[in-house]
Amino acid sequence: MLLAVSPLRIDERESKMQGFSMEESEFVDGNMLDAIDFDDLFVGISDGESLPDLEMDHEILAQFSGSESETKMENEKHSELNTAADSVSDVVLESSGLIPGQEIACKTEEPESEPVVKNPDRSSSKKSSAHSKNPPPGKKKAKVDWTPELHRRFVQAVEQLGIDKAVPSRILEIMGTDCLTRHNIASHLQKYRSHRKHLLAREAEAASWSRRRQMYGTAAAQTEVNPWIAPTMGFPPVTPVPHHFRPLHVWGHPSVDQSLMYMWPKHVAPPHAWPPPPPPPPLADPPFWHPHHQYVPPPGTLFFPQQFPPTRFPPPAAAGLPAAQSVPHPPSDVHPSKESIDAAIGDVITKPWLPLPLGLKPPSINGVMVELQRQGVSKIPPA
DNA sequence: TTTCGAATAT
DNA sequence: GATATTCGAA
Repeated sequence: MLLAVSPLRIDERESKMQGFSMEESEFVDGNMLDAIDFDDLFVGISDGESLPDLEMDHEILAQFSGSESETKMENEKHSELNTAADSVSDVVLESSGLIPGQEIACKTEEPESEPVVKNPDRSSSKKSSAHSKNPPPGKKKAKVDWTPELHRRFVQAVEQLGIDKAVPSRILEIMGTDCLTRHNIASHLQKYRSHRKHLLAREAEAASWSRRRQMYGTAAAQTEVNPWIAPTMGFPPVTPVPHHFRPLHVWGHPSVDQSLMYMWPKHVAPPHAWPPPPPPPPLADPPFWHPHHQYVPPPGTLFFPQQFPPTRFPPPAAAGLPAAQSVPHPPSDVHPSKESIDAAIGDVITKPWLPLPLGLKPPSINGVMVELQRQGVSKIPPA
């Protein structure tokens, strides 16, 4: 069982008010540090089995700690203990090996503020009997940090059950983690479904685009109409896979071939060069729901957009010029503003970018653009 | 009584 | 925006 905690914050007032409760972080007080083998706690259980009777949930630990050593807390210890706790957290953060069946780290955040209990009687009496992992009365539960690994396990469980039969209790069962409650799962599941719904809608929209593009693209090819409007490659076939069976395209989804899931993040400025370079890795740990969280393009992959703004890139043939010279491009020192690029590209950046299979000759616009790139034309004109 | 899930709060 | 909590329904 792995458990990480946030740095200590001791609320003296609350400690006095609640004789039996402890701050969640107090389990790192000196006695607990002595009593707990953190090598076992934080390195994990390699055989994949958690100790059935050892509730390592932070709340349990807090209660346990509270009963043992609450009054022994010494203020001068806190600073160094904080340091100890921080370093322990770092160890947990670093240990993200993905061993199937292995218990996973649970990062929790300390509640931000004093809780406001609207109905103390209700919360204390009902919840204390309902679940063993209660926060002390009047204490807000620590937020669960859904780490990528946690989320991966969650998605795995959902897939295993099927999206329709995935309910919090079963998911929790399959995930086999002690640091989550059914409520945690339910909350996450709610968000998961919400995002899934949203993404399915987007996929449907993309499929619609694909169908339209196939229609018009075919017509264009037959009649030699402007090939700039609709590149005919790059879309996956519209597969008849039933939606209820399709996984959510989110970070960490085990069933998604991530090599096929390149997305251009909406908030990242579109590329100046062609082909577009992969976006820089996110600085902070982004939410796994976000597309760029899964953007891991292999080196050398060529990209082209699903659609292209024809008005910004007039067909060279229309001007009777060789393709490589007909597309205007700014002097090399021109760097269009983000706003102008956004205006020029429009929602193109919100569409999936797909890898161009090696050895496949790019059609029309892509061939031109690749050729442009080969000839050193690397910038697009400002809007 | 328990669980679920949508709505709402933090 | 992410997560917790509430609350009505099954």
